[in-house]
Amino acid sequence: MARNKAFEPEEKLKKAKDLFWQKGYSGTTMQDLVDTMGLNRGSIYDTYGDKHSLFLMCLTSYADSTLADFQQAVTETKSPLKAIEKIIKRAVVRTVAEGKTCMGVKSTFELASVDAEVHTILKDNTNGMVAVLKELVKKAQKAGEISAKRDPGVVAAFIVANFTGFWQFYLVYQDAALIQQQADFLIRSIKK
Amino acid sequence: MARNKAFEPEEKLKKAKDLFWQKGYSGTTMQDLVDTMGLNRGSIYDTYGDKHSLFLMCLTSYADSTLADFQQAVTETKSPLKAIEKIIKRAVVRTVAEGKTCMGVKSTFELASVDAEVHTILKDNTNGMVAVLKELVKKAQKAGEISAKRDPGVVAAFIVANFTGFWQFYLVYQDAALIQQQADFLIRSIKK
DNA sequence: CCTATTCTGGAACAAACGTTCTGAAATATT
DNA sequence: AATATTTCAGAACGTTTGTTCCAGAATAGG
Repeated sequence: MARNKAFEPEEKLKKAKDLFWQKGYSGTTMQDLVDTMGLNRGSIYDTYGDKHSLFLMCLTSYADSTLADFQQAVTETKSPLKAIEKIIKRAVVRTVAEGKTCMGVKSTFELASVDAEVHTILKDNTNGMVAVLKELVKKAQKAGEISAKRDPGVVAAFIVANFTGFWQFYLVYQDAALIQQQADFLIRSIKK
Repeated sequence: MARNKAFEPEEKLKKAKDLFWQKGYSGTTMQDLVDTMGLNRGSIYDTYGDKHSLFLMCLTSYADSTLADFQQAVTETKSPLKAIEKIIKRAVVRTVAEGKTCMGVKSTFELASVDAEVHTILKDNTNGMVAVLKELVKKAQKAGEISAKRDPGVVAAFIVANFTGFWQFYLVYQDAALIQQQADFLIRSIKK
């Protein structure tokens, strides 16, 4: 009947995601997307809708992959405390290795208070990360690896909140060693 | 010789600051500023220069006042640990009471990686906040209020970094009690 | 009073923005 | 071969952006 799509929508979406990730939502123009995705204007609108819905797709994709990363750390590691430490370690690596600041955090500060759809995606994502860590904390407490005096939910939220601090400080100081010190301090804090 | 300025430049700057604070740099338009400052276009350009330099003035003003707030907490309180707790408490109040997210943090995520002047202001400001806390931690350690095993600089940075987590979580959950729990956990963490 | 300066509202500008449309080339299916 | 659909390059759209400019009203000092 008709010609097939000549491009991989998911592959192009990844390029769009990287661009939004780097430049933010309002910092990214439609022309940037046309250039970076290597796609025609019309093809973008036909395939993904307008700029805003394209961004939502990118943010959702990002959120899903980071959450999957969390969950993978759980299945990879037997000791719940080690799994927590692995998640923290990965946050450090992501902070200092990738040149870009966590897209979720950036989007939170740029859009969460003015864009309801973005807010929902970010809230769900944060819920997911906290839930994974909460389960790990509970298990670590049962295993005697973490003091049972702490509320698992508070500990979990505390860890996730600290990642945001990592990114802010790395943006300001660009000092990998500093982030590592913060992470060490964080791990020490949750054990007691 | 000539007519005097009919407005208070500082008072109008405060209005501009509040607007940038709420909507971010690129989210604020020149028309918004004209409307909110209650000033003529030309008067704004004559008095403050273009949008970017006006923003720098606002950000500097904000940074100075927050740092002064930190220093005031020091002079108000005798016990260094109590001063630290007061600073943390104020961060919680500012997070949940004011409807707006810390302008410094917002600007960090929006601009720090692409605007060298903004980056400098924010770095100086962060340096200042960390320095105040570092001195307090040192004194608290001498007074036996905080374990002497910790590096004062790391503890100070850890505290400031956690404030960013407060703001992120409040943006996502709008839950004052949650922020209070995080703050309590933070205070507990630095004592040991 | 006169003159210089600053205020005001609003027009004007070029550039950039997101979005839509056109028209031709390409390609799968019938 | 014919047809339907997609891709593409690019023109075109109406807004909105930051910025400049202008004419007139207002007010300080000489």
